[in-house]
Amino acid sequence: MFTINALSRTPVYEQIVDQIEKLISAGILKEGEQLPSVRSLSIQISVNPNTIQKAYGELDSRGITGSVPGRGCFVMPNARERIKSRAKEKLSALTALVEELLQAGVSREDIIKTVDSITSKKEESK
Amino acid sequence: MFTINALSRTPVYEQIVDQIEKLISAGILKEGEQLPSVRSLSIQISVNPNTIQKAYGELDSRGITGSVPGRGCFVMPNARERIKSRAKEKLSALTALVEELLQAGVSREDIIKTVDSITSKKEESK
DNA sequence: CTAACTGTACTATGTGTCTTAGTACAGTTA
DNA sequence: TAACTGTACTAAGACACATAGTACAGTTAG
Repeated sequence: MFTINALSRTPVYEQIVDQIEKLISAGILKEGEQLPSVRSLSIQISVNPNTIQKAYGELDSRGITGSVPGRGCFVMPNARERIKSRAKEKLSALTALVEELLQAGVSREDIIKTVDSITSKKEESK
Repeated sequence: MFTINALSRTPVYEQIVDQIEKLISAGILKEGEQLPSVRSLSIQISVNPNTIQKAYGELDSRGITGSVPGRGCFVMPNARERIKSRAKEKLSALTALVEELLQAGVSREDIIKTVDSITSKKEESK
């Protein structure tokens, strides 16, 4: 269920945060549902419990999940909406990347062609 | 001429590499031209000479520049083409980012609109 | 030739982040 | 009561990044 790349430059706890957000966005983890416990998940993916705790803490602070001592960590009711609005802010990253490609001499055609091919691909699976 | 963000997660030497590549792509640093010396640039942007050396070494290994002991570091004749082909490989990063946004629930319209607005803006300054 | 420059190669040190390890405490629940 | 839950610590190690200082060899202008 989780894939951790220990060699990546992005920290493990951040990889966990990203993947949980994706699971929620995809509807695999439903709102209100309980996440694996800190300890069980740490064993499952061979990572220290502290690292999981850090990931859950980050999700909590984003309002994606809510942790209750003694009970567990649960997906918040409006989690998907929060993730979506966070992602919308990431459109600036898209802007930066496209500008970088343009400045490096990549043609508009190549860029637009790439974006179109993905967005249309996703259209089919609708 | 150089702007270093010491707080960024991307290493200083990498920021230098990026900015030099941009200067070359933009035609400000021309092919065959000599870059500032390791020591002078280190003073100019208040960074350790070793950090500059690491940046120049990276550029050398990419074939963007060529360093000659005793003479200096020079922009290679085919530098712009090398940068462009490297950037083309980065189209996969664009793919990944767009897919991430889609999965997070951002609409195709928002994505395409963002890309179009940038590419058309650059069209004007042609 | 000399002096001042060039890149390069080291060692040593400090720092910050990430991760692991271990322990402990309080709340929840079957 | 026992086994679970999240949480909060301290301590230690690993690693990349950056700084500091020194040294060497090649180049070049005077």
